[in-house]
Amino acid sequence: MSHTHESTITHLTETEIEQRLKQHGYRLTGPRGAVVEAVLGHTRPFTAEQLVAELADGPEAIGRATVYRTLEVLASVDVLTRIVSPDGHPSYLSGAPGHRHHLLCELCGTTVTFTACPMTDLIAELASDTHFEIRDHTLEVFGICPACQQAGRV
Amino acid sequence: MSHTHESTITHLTETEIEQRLKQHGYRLTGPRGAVVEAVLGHTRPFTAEQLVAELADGPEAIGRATVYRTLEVLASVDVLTRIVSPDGHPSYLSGAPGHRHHLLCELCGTTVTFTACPMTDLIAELASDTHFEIRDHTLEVFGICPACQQAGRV
DNA sequence: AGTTTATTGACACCTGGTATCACTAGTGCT
DNA sequence: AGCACTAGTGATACCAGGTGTCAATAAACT
Ligand SMILES: [Mn+2]
Ligand SMILES: [Mn+2]
Ligand SMILES: [Zn+2]
Ligand SMILES: [Zn+2]
Repeated sequence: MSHTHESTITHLTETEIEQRLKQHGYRLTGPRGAVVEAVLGHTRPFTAEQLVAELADGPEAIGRATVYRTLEVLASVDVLTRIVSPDGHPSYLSGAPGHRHHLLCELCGTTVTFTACPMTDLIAELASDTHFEIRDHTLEVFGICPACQQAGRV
Repeated sequence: MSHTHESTITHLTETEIEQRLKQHGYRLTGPRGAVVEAVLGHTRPFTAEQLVAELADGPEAIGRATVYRTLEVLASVDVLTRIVSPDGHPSYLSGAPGHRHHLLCELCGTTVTFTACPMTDLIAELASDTHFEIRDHTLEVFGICPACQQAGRV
């Protein structure tokens, strides 16, 4: 496998995440813990509404607003990445802090994360050509994973 | 300016667009024409709701559903590009058919379109490494244009 | 002109998300 | 342990953006 990508994700434990929240001045509450636990239960991208549904069933009955707020907090503390797909629907991916890009299977959600940003050269070139001050970029790749190809799900 | 990008956009006239619609089996209706005219009035990205508002005022009073439907049709016929920004809000850009990427000013919406896709190499590499069948990708770049920098709007 | 069929738009509906605000519960201090 | 302070919670109402329905309309074809 080349240097431009990797699928290993930093697997944070619940307590590590809660440490990190505390370090950023956030309190350690019951509902927050429940959301973190639910988030860790996902290895594939999930939507906010999915999490809302899961947690509405659970024993603690976490409210809608809390789920959305907590996702925002977790993203701001870099234990969660928010990916907006081309159709405009955002989903979340746990355990991926920092600047990353992804290759996602359109059928099963399997995700390959790549850490090396292939955009650095292009960005430098664009900046010097257009005199824009470049601040941000989006780059996500979509396709069908080997397993889904095999299964004839293609 | 290098070969990787360009700001020239194919400027289609109203009649050319309507020809194109007809070629794809769409009828040439009054409301459709009004939407096309309104779209051509924009050189910068605009939202669907903006267009709905503009056309609600106009003499023809085009309905909400029609505007959305027509945007979809125009995008499918490649006279319009739909861009989803990182916050998930879609906007439309006229006169940009085909596979393109954009550099957008976050303040004034000035857009530089680049036609050469910088992703082709990366995609080939990703495909051979991961055995994904790669189908699609998003790539948009955001920043501040020279004019906005000058104006101290930064 | 008449027939066919795509298109229209009013309307109701929906999903995903936010603002409000009285209440609850962590946290730090003593 | 008790208290004060403030962050966090969640019910509720609300909102934006967008979609489905369906009877009425108007292109297109003959
Ligand atoms: Mn990057
Ligand atoms: Mn491309
Ligand atoms: Zn798959
Ligand atoms: Zn600008």
